[in-house]
Amino acid sequence: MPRSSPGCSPEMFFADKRRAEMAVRQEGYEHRGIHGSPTTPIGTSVEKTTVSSDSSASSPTPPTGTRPPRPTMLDVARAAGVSLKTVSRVVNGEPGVTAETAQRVADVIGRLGFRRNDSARLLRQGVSTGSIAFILEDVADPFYATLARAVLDVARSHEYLVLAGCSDENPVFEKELAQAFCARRVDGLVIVPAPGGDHRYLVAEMRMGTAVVFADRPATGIDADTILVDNSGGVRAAVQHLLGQGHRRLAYLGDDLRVFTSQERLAGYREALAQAGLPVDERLVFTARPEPEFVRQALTEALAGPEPATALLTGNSRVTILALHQLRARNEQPALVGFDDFESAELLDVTVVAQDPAAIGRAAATLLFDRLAGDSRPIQTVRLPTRLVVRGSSTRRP
Amino acid sequence: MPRSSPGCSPEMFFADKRRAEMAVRQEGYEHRGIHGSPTTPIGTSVEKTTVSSDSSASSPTPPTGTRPPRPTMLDVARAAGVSLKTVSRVVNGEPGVTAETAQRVADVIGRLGFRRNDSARLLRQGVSTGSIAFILEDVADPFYATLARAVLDVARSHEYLVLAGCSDENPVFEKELAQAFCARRVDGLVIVPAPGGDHRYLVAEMRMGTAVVFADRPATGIDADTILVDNSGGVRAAVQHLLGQGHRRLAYLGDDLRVFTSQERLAGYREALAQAGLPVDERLVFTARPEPEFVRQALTEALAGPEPATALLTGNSRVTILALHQLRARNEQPALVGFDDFESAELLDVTVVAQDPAAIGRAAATLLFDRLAGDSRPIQTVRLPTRLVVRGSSTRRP
DNA sequence: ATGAAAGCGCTAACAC
DNA sequence: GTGTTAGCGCTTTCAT
Repeated sequence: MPRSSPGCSPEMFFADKRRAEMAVRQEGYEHRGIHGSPTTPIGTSVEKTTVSSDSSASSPTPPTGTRPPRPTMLDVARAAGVSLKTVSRVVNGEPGVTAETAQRVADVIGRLGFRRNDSARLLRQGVSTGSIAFILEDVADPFYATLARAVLDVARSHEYLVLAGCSDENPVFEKELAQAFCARRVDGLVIVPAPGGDHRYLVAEMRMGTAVVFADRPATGIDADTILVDNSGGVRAAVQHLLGQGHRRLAYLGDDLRVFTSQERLAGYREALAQAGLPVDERLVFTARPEPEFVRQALTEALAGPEPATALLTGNSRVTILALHQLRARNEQPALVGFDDFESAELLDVTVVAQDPAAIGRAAATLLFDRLAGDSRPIQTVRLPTRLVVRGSSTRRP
Repeated sequence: MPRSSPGCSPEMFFADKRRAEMAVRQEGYEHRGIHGSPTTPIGTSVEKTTVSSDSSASSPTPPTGTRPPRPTMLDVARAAGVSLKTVSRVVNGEPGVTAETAQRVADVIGRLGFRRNDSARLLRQGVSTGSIAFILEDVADPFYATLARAVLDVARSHEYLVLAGCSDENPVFEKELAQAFCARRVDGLVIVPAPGGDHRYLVAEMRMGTAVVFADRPATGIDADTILVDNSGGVRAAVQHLLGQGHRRLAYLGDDLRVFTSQERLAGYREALAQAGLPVDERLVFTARPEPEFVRQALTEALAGPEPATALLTGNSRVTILALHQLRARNEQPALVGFDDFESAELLDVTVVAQDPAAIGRAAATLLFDRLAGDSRPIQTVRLPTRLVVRGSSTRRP
C-alpha cells in the first residue's frame, strides 16, 4: 500500500493564514531537473537542449511563491455583504436571489477569482464523486490508447471526470491503483486486468457500490461485468481464410499463454484446424513473450525442414511486426495473417483480424454508467466481434 | 509521514448493523444498453455480438441494488468501542495507541471493509489534493499517448493520481476541462494547447497556486512554463540531409499553419534553404489539414511540371503515411523524410525526424512537480532536440 | 494512551 | 428573498 502523504514537503504550508517562505528544496524525492532528465539526444543528435528563462515578459511573478489562499464562499459572502447561502444560490443558479444581489455577488466572485471547490461539494452531497477511473496495461500502446479514448468520450458525455492509471501488466500495481481510486471514491472502475492477479479484493468495494467493469480480459476470482473480444472466433476466421487459399501448413506465433487473450487465440487455431479435419502439428505452434529473438527462432523452425509452413498466423500486432521484420531480412514471403490491426497494416498490405478497441472501451464505459444509473440486470459478459480484413499478405498462393 | 494502510482484508462480512435498502433507480441518466451501443460489426463481419448472463456463478447479487453505505471512521469507532480519533490514529499509523487497541480496531476495519475516504482527508488537510491532470488533443494518437504515459509515470513516482482529458483540438473543450480540473483542485495541469485558444483564464488559477506547464505548444496570452520540441531545427537537419544527397527541388507538405508546430517546421524549411543559398519555390510548399485529398493534390502538383520535386518533406506522421499511400498508388519514389516517427517507419524504411514524446511528457511533469515542490526559478521554456533517423527513403539518388 | 470539539468548503433543511 | 444551522468524513488542537 502506498504512503498516503502527497508529494509535497511537509513544510510547504504552515498552518492556516500565514504563508511560510518556502525555501523548499526537497531531498526526499528524486529531483530530476530538466537538465538531468533523460532528454538528451541519442544517436544522430541534431539539436541541443536549450533552456531559456524569459522572465522579461508581462508576468514577472514566479510561478509559485506567495500564493494568496483561494477564496471560499465565505470570503465571497463577506466581501459582498451577504450570507454564505446567498453566494451558494448564485453560484448554483438557484432561485430566490434578487437580480441586483446576484449581480453584486457575481462581481465579487469575478474580482476574487472564486471557483467553487467541487471536491467539497461532492463530499457534502455524498451521492457521487462525478469521476471514474480506468486501469490498463499501458496507455502508450495504441490498442489501449484507443480503448482509453473511448472511455474518456463516454465519461464526457456523462459529465464525469476520469482518472487514469497504467498497471504495466503488474497485478500489484493494478491493485494499488484500484485501491487508491476507491479511496478517492470514484463511482466506477474500468479495468483491463493484469495477468496473474486476483480480484477478490474488489468484492468489498463492489458491494459498497463501486461499479466495476472488466475489459479485454476477465476478472479472476470474482464475477463481474466483462467486455471481451471474440478472440477464438477471430483466429478461426483467419485459419479458414488461409485454408481457403489452399494452405495446409499454418504456423502459429502467439504471445505468452499466461495472457488470457493469447490462450483464446491459440484455442481458435486448434479449433479451426480440428473443424477442418486437419491435425495440429505442434512443431508449428510457438508461444512466448514477443521478443525479437523468439520470433527469429520460431520462424527459423517453422520455415525450415521438409514440410515448412506456407502460411503464418501471428497472435498480436507486436509479433506481426517482428515477424514482418524477420521475413524481410530472410527475404521470405509466406502468407501472413496478423491478429490485431496496426497503424501501417494497410500500407504494408497485411491481412489482419481487426479488433475494435474503441468499441471495447465504449461498451465497458457504457455498461459502467448503466450500472451507476441503476441497471440491475444480472452480470453481463459481452463478446465483441472481430473483423477479418483481407489484404495482399494472405492471398499469395502456397 | 503517515503510513496509511486501512488494510482491506479479503474476507468480507456484512456490516451487521443496518443494511439500508436504498434501491436506487435514478432516471436522470440516459440509459443506453449494450445492444444500443455502436459495437455492431462494420464491414466484413466475422462474428456476432454475444451477450451472456452467467448469473449461475458464486455471486448471485446484482452489481448494483441494495448497497450498504460505506462505513466511516465513526462506524469503525463505535463498532470497536473506541473514539473516532483512535481509529484515525490506527489508520494513519500514528503513535499513541496500545498494540491491543490497535489490533481490535484493525479487526473491525477489516470486518467492515472500511477504507479511508481520501477526498475527505485531503479536503481537511487543505494542502494538496495529490492529483494533477493533463489535457491533450487525443490520447488515442500515438504521439500523445506516449506523452501521457510519461506524465503518468512521473506522477506515480510522486504518488499522485492523474486526471485525463482530450480537447479534440477545441479550445472550448480545453478550457472546460481545465476549469473542471481546477474546480477539483488539482495541484497542477499539463496542457497541450488547442490551436486558437486564449489562456488568460488560467492566470487566476495559477496565481492561486495551481501549477501549469504547457507541452508541445506554447500558451497564448500568458507566460508559463513550456516544453517544446526544436521543430525548426529538426526540419533544418532534414533539409540539409536531403541537400547533401544532391537534391535541389524539395517539396514541403505540412499541416495547417494554425498549428504552432506546423509554423515552426515550415520556418525550418525556409531557413535551411536560405542558409544553403537556395530560393524557396512557393509552388512546392503545401499546407492544409492532412486529408487524403489534400495530399493527393499536393503530390500531383509537386511531382508534375518541367521541374518536379525530387525529394519530399512531410510535416507530420499523418501526412507521411498519406503520402506513402499516394506514392505507392502512383508508383513514384521521390526521396522522403517525414517529421515525427511512427510505428512502422522502420519497417517501411522511412527516414524520419524523430521527436521524443516521452521526453516531453517527462520534462513537463517533472517541471510541474518541481514547481509544486517550491521551485521558484523564473518561467522556463525548454526546447527538446529531435533526432534524424536516416533510412532508405531518403538515400535514393535524385 | 485516549478522547471531545472544532473546522476544511460546501450543500441541505429549515428557519425568518 | 435571505440567513442560520447542521453535517459530509476526515484531521487538528487541545484536553484528560
